[in-house]
Amino acid sequence: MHDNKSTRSNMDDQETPKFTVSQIMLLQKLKQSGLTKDQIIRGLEEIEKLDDAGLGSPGTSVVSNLSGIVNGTSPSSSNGNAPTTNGGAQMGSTVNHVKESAEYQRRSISPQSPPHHVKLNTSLPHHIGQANPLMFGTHLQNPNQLSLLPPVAQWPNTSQAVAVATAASLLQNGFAHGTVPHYPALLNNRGMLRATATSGGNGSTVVEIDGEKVDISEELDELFRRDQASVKEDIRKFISERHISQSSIAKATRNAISQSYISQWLAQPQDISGQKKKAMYTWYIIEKRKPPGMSNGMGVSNPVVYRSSESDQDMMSTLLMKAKRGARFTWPKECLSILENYYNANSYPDESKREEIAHACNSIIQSQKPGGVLSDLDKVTTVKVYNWFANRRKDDKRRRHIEHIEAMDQHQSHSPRRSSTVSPTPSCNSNDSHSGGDNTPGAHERCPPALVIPKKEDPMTLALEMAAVNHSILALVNQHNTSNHQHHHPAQQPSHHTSNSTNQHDESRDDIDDDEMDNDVTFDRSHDDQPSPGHEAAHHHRHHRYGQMQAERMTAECGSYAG
Amino acid sequence: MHDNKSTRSNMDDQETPKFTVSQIMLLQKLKQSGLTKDQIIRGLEEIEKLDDAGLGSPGTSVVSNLSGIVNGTSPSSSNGNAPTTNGGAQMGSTVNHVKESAEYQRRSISPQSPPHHVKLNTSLPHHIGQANPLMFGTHLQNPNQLSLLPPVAQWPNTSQAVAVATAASLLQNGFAHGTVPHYPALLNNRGMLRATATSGGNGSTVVEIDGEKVDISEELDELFRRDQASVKEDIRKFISERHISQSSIAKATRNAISQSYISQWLAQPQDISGQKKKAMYTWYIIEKRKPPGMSNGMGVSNPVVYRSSESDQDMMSTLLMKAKRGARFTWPKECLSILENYYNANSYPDESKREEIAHACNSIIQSQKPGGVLSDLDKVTTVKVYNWFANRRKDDKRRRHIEHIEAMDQHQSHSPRRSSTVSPTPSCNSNDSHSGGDNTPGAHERCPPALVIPKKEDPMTLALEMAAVNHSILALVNQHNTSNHQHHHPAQQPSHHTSNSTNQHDESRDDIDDDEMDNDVTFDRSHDDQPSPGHEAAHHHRHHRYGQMQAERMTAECGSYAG
DNA sequence: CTGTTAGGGTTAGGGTTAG
DNA sequence: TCTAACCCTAACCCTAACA
Repeated sequence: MHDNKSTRSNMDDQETPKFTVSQIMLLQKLKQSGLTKDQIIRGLEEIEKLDDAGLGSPGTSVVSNLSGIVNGTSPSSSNGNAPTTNGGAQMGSTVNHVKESAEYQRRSISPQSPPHHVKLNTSLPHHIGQANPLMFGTHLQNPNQLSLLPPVAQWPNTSQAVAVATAASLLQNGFAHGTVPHYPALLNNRGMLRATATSGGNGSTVVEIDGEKVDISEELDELFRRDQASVKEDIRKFISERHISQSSIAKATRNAISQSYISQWLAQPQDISGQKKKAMYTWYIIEKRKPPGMSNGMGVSNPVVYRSSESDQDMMSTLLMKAKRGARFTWPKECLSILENYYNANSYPDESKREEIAHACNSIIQSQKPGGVLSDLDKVTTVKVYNWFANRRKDDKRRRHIEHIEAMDQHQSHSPRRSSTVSPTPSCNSNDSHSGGDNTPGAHERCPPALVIPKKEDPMTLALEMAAVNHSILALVNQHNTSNHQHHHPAQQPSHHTSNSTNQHDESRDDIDDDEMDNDVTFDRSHDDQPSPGHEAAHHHRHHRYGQMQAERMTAECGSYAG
Repeated sequence: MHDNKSTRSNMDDQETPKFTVSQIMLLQKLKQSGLTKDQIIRGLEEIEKLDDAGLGSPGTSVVSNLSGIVNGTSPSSSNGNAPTTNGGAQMGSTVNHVKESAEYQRRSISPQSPPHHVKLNTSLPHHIGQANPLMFGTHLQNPNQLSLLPPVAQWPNTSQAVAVATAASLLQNGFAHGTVPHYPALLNNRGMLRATATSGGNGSTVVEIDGEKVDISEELDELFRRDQASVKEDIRKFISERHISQSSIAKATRNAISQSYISQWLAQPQDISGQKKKAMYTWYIIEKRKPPGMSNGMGVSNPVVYRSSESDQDMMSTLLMKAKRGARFTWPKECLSILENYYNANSYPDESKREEIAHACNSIIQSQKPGGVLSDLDKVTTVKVYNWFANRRKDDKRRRHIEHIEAMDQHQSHSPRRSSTVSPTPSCNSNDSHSGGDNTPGAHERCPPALVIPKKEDPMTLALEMAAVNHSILALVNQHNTSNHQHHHPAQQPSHHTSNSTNQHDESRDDIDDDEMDNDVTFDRSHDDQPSPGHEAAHHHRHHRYGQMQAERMTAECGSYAG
């Protein structure tokens, strides 16, 4: 029900409806999950049944009425979107979030957000996508664009908005080369929306080849529909036959995919994020059309857009990355000491060394564990060892950094007292930032930090805060000196290209499953605003270095009030 | 392989096949994307067609042949555990964690259970594995003993009870697991009875450490005699240095002092009642006697990472102190339902989704609260939403664990399906419901029912798992089980019930992953394993780099088909 | 030019602290 | 007691540098 209706009509006529890339991916996944068509169908029926019935959104009667209503509907409860609330509101007008939305927008866009990373230039209103957004159009920045959209829908708007926005961003970023101003770029997923013009949903992907604009959406979809591995193989062959270099591809796609990534992708069985994949496929399609002879031409010349919006990608990409969920391995203490020892000796063990380490750990574990069999989860592998070292190095660096900053901050240092008994922690080495490459100290030099950190005793607050500060923050700090913008890493060297290239995708991903697409963007970190409670207790600021989210909070706290 | 075959047959018969959560989500998403059943079907056909045709992908191809459908199917399924990869299998280990189970969906907001918990014996050996000793016996088996105890006691009682209970349990079973249950229970005041709360009270206080009875009265007096603030400071340091968690202390004292209280006491300058203080001091004295190495407070707590330390004191204490959080936010009920709904649909909302949720919540709150302005404390932010989801997932997992354990424990007692117990459950789609218990089988992964689960879990594994369980859980567990405490699960009964045994933790989750499969299931952790290092030496692994490693993982997963 | 990988980013599982 | 909010860190993503 719901919306498809309209869509449906178009589609039904056709033999094969047009699917958006996202939809295709979903289908593939379903199939891969082992379901048969019949099962899937049944499942759909079930869902419909449930949807119709109830939805359940409980309590909150407040808004919940979306039930019928709006087209939206849909997602209905079951789905996830919380239905509740919003849907109805919107249409029903019940609640007016105008104000909020405005606010919302502000937030999302990036108000004050600290500029840390350069990466995203775009800050678009991301997330728009969801189905029920309470927010709808509001975020669009360019009203005019909105006008282009079919009034009809709200939702649609949403997605449409995304598309537009995306395009805009592309332009803005410079990518677009004039191409396609408004074509929404890819995605649009949620087809739901109705499709609007495109019916099938995906926005069309148009590229410019030799001056002509060509819609390659179908081909793109086709590739997405196929077995990804085989597509990859085809591409691999294509590249090989035409002697196209990876770097030229990277260049052609305007670095939507880096050469190294291409190399990895081709070599490994793994899949890549939707965004990159799309860029790759787009490139492939275009290139394939060219006469073999000229091919290779890619060099820079093609202005194609490749870089798509991020919007849809994220969805897909997102899907991909999820592999992290699941039970987590934990290093046994015994192993940690082993690791520490090795680390002290050399923080960059090579594969053989890693195997040695892994073996050592397994032996110990085994010996302690009578039962024998190490489960897969517990078994120490070289990969785990590798990860440990990598994380350890980062941690060290972070720590060093923090100290450094603290030191800076409060000049007043007082005598060093640092090293504690226990940990061997190497921190020291290069005292300064930069780490770079040199550390490989063979013999590890552990230096006692002379510099040290006063910490704690003084007004703790400062120290504390810093302590927790995370890289990003650090970046901020640094940046603060200079202008702002660019430079995230402190020391890094400036690569010229970086700038624009940098961003790119920003990221994003994140999303998790599902859902709809949404977004992209960046995440900028502006999100949250955090409230800051302040209050009595005072400041509690936490410091986190961890995820961005948390980081955000911090900034917010620190930034504003904190006090 | 595996996979649905059998299941399928059943399913077909049934009206609705059983789906894994992921599958359900995929279906929902598809629907949400606006596709109709027919369209979906068509899409599937298309895909199949394409796959069949095109496939060819050589080596790397990832299974594309799903066409065959049925069996072949899912990659995921294949991986079910496939890890194997290394031919190794030898050990026979193979653990199959098949996880997943659609069932976990239900969750309850918080059943608040009535008074039934018997908290007493709750503690489970966390961390078992290591040599760590401190686990007390936990479940009392004999009711009679319980009967001896005064119901909730006051101090004296409490401790008394504790002592008895502990002792009893120790004697009685001492949790085997190889280790010895030695930790004496801490407070065992024999004479204590009268210790009364008074200050330094002490009758002779005798505790049992490693089987020996020791009178610590003097030490206790000494502590009471000293400046309380300094004692507190010492304890604080002690705890910090040894990385002992407050909760473990609470557990050790058998809740003579709750974790929360400890937290407060340590943080605030205020003093506490004699009873609690005594319990605390007693604990301290005993613990202090132990060699630093062992104890470690109790398992679980962190593995003491040596490294971090840096200045233990500084940092640690600092960190500890700083915590001070401000006033605490509480989720309004209305919001909880919204959250639940979203959660059911997707337990891993991305930033945009979180914003949406936050926004929805704020709207509701706002609407209910005429007053207007949400204070910052009350305002729902994405961070709060994020935290809620994170906590929620954990809670779910915990809950699932418990159930699992229970199921295991009492093999038969009743069929597993019951599970739920609580939860008002928001319904959701559960298709499940029916049947059974085992619904688990999501389609694919679940292998042939017949074969049951190989699983194997040795006690250790289990133990480890258990370890993860949090204290709260323990309480729950107890409540139910009275029966035996054994937890080994090794045995699974072959009966058709497989279900229960099967999954362990399922995990499952929704993610949808990408292609890789994973998903649901699977993921199992098996991935990693793999190395096959078999021979250490030789080989040419030159350097494997991360990528390669990853590749390995993949292969492992894909294993089968890959190649 | 390509394969590798160090390192910058993140996400999310398992615990802990504190209102 | 319950649980919001954190911390810690394993495992992954991606790209710039390298070799």
